Amino acid sequence: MSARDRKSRRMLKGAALYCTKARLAVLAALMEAARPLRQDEISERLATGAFDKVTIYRTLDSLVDAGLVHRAFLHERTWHFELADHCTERQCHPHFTCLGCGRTHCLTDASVPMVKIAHAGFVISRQQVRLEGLCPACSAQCAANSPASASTSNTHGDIGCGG
Amino acid sequence: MSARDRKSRRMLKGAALYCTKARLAVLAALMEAARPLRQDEISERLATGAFDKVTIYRTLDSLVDAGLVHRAFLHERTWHFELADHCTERQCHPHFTCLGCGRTHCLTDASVPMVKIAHAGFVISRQQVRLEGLCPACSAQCAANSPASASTSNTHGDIGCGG
DNA sequence: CGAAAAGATGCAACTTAGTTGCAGATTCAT
DNA sequence: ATGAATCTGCAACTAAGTTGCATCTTTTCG
Repeated sequence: MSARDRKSRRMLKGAALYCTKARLAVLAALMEAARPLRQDEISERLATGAFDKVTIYRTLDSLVDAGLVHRAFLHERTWHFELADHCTERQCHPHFTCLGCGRTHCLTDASVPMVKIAHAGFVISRQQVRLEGLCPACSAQCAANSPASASTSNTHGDIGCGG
Repeated sequence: MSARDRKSRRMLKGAALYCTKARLAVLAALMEAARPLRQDEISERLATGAFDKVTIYRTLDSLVDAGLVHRAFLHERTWHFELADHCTERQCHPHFTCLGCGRTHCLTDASVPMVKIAHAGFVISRQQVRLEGLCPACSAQCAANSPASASTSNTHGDIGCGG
């Protein structure tokens, strides 16, 4: 049993969840990835056909309920899941999505002050920040190809410079 | 023709888009709502059966492409759209979703400093912030009902205190 | 250990957000 | 008014996510 596996078991135990193959596998996949994954991405990282789609959704639900996993909120329509690591009680790290290559980076080291709300009575329990732009690789390429056209609106990861 | 209608026409003209009934109706609905709406919410605000679902999606696409409308990023799986008002080039206002009543509020007056990224090379073009918690009404109710249980994790708008 | 209870899984069928292709209807420039 | 460009509606489709139910695992406790 790997150290990672032991850690997963401890996490599940602590959350009073059964240690099942599906949960261990999903946690392992998320630990490995270190970025938010969709259900289908998780699925394809596990042995082919190892678990039913429904099982993965339900597994993720239980992990989210237990607070071990978060739903990251990205620009895509589908849910993305990631370990609830590097998160304080009140906020996760920001996520950066590159409009060039479509990849998402977890900015675990960037810190954002909590928003202050002028209106009294609002109780903020969590804050999430999402960023869009170009990652180092794509911005370098963009600069090289076309000196003056980077930030076109683009939601699906293909932008007009050197894809 | 209302002032709102004239404004819509000006917006569409400026974006080199045809002034069609669908676009005017969708813009009117978004202006009226002053919060992010889903396609089906927009649809039900227009005369019943006035426009096909497909038309509304395509209308929204064209408005987003033109930069007149933004996709807000909320906690739900579906897209939400709102006028690109009160937005700077680099960021929209934060959105607050109440875990009690599920309603989303636009915090048009809250300002958030742009995140600073330690790694060189990242070019941030937009930043979006999402907040969760309890709105004034729900937090008051919560405080009254149960003095010590507010911020349970809850993604779907029903929380354990005085729904 | 072994059995019962609690909980997880797989399957099939379903719901719903969002998309595509195409024919017919609008809008705009002239 | 007319033609070219652009929208719109319809029907059919894709894919994410859900539900019910029967079966199988995990845990607990004797």
